[in-house]
Amino acid sequence: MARRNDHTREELQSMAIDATRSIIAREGIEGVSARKVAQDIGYTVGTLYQAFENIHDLVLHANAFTLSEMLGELEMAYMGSRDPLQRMVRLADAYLQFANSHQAQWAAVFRHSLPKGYVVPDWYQARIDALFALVENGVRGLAPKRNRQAIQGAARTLWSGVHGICILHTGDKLYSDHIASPRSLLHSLVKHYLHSWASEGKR
Amino acid sequence: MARRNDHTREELQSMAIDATRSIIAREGIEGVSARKVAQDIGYTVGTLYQAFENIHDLVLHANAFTLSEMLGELEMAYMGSRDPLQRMVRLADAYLQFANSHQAQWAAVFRHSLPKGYVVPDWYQARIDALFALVENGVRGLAPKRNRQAIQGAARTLWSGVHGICILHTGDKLYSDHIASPRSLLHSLVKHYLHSWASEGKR
DNA sequence: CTTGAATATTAAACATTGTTTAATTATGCT
DNA sequence: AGCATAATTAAACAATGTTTAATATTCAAG
Repeated sequence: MARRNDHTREELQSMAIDATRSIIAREGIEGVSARKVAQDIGYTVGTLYQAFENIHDLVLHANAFTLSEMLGELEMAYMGSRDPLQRMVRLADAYLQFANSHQAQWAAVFRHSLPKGYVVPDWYQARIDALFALVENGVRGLAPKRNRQAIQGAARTLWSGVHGICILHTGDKLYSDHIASPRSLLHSLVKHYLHSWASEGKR
Repeated sequence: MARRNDHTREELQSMAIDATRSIIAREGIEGVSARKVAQDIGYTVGTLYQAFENIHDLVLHANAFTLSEMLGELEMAYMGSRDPLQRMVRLADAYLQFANSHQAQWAAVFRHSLPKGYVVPDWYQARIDALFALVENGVRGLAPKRNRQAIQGAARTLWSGVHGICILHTGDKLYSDHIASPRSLLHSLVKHYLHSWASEGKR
């Protein structure tokens, strides 16, 4: 085998993912192109296509990295409090915080659309599952007695809402900064939803 | 002026928008291309670029059409009930219903991203405003006494949540059909959030 | 009714995309 | 040392958005 710069296939992948992440941070996901990434790591497109199936594969790897980063911060936030409700508020805050401080990366994760027929790989889906599991655990802490189905439902409902607020905010489609900060919207959602949902279980 | 087929500039625009909508419905927004649209209406790209600034302008027009359609159905749903809470539930249902029955069009509206620096035109923003106004009115019906700021906040919070559920659902990222239907998630969100929010105002 | 100016329309070009191909170059093994 | 293997590249392909110069058509003036 002929390696020009003593770069393992794994090293190459890692370099490419790093370069992709840089481009995303700098120019957004629209700025990513195979040639640009290749040039940034000192190779040619052909080499890139030896390390990745296609451009979606590459972007998916970059996005998985972002998801892992985010998951880390969410876990920190989760651990930071023992009070169940406070924990959820912190979790939501951390989500918004991450979306805010990594706007381009975060947008890349949720705006990148796969061509139809392209199945999300397991190693990627696993990250999303871990995220939802965290939320589920948090919700369970609020109502330990309720069955799994109810908890999963509430977790998905709540987190879809949190996600929606962050999406509309980072996309500037919420444009309500003069009315209320996105953070206060988040708090409103989490507190009111969980308050009513948890009390329903106790009647 | 030389017209080949007696088509006004306005007619041309209308034809192009129709063609774009068809392509979106058939192949999704990724399937839209200037040449394809031009061919569908029997003209060349050059002519298309005489009628529209660029491809984003064209897509924006197609999406505005979708928004108007949706607004129409939401207004129908809104009128369909006098009970304030029931009205909000119907509104949310109609939103999900529309997203479901016009998946490609709906996705096109919310997945289409403008190049940075591109300002959303007024006639487009007006549609989104009208949508939010409808929700705001609905929320106001639930707590007429509360000030404008509180109502706007609740409306944005709630609708961001509704939107989040619809996004994750149509993007198949919710994958909880076996746990709970997206409709039940919606109901859970609307009822619990509004229940707690409205009661807060009465204490 | 003809001629000229204005403009709608097209064909062709450009740069940039993702992806594939054949050719080249470097490596490790026999 | 030389051969097989595999990494790397250069070049090509088709398709994208957009612009250009050329062509064709219409309208208005003479």
